[in-house]
Amino acid sequence: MPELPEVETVRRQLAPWLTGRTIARVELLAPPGPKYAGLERAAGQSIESVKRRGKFLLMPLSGGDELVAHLGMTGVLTPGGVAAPPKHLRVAVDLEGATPNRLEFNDPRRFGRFLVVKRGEYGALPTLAALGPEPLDAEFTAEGFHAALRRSRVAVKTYLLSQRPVAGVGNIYADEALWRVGLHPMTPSERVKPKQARQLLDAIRDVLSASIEAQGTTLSDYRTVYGESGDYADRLEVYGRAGQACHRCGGLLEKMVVGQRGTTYCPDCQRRPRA
DNA sequence: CGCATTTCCTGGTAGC
DNA sequence: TGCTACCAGGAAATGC
Repeated sequence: MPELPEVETVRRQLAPWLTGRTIARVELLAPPGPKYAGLERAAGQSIESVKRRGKFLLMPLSGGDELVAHLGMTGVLTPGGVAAPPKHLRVAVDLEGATPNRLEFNDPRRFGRFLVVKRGEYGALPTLAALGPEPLDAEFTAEGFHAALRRSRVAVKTYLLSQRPVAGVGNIYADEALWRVGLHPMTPSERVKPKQARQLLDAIRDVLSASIEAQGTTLSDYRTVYGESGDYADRLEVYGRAGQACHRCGGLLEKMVVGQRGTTYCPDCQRRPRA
């Protein structure tokens, strides 16, 4: 499922194609709703850049608006016209000028979003409005991360998934990072020590960076703009490996539910802190 | 405001 | 083969 590395991979591929292009029209094929708001305003505006914040793709438009895309669980952005329209085509953006001149948003489960807002006005996107710092931003310090983690009593994994202490970490990379530093997913966020926060931020950075290099993790739906799979799935240490051996201690990895989300961890390497 | 719970949605799969 | 039941989960909505 698309998390920061997958979205960054898509951004890097979209940017050279879409930057400077003018939108001729936008076609909404999904049932209208807040997930696809404002699309009629995009026509006539040009795309100034293709940015990313956490798992959100942000495309400032020349007329003062902003195109915001979130891939959700199953969203895929590809050039249209090169193949038959995908089965679950939700939005198509026609561009002026040379081919490829059509961006298609395919999203079987419709958990994704593709909408136009006034630039920087994220009232309809509360998670984006309250998004934590970019984990790969050098100005984001371990001290700042620790201070953020101290603001909540919920399980540290749940708090990471909220996108508030740090942007872009989803279910896969949360499990991977917590395993790397030996933190139990149910550890209350406020109880994470300064040293552990530093180690956790380092682990998040290492895992995300390595996955970006591999063009992300493809388990089922995720593909790059050009249809490639991401290669990081082969390097996952815990996600999807419940019942298999921990690569550090040799014990069996277990699956549990934390904050309504499937969570794989090593009961030996990730000890639950005593209450 | 914080936090827990429910909702959205379809493809894949287990079980019969 | 064909049916039902259930699972996966990011973010928003809802309910304290």
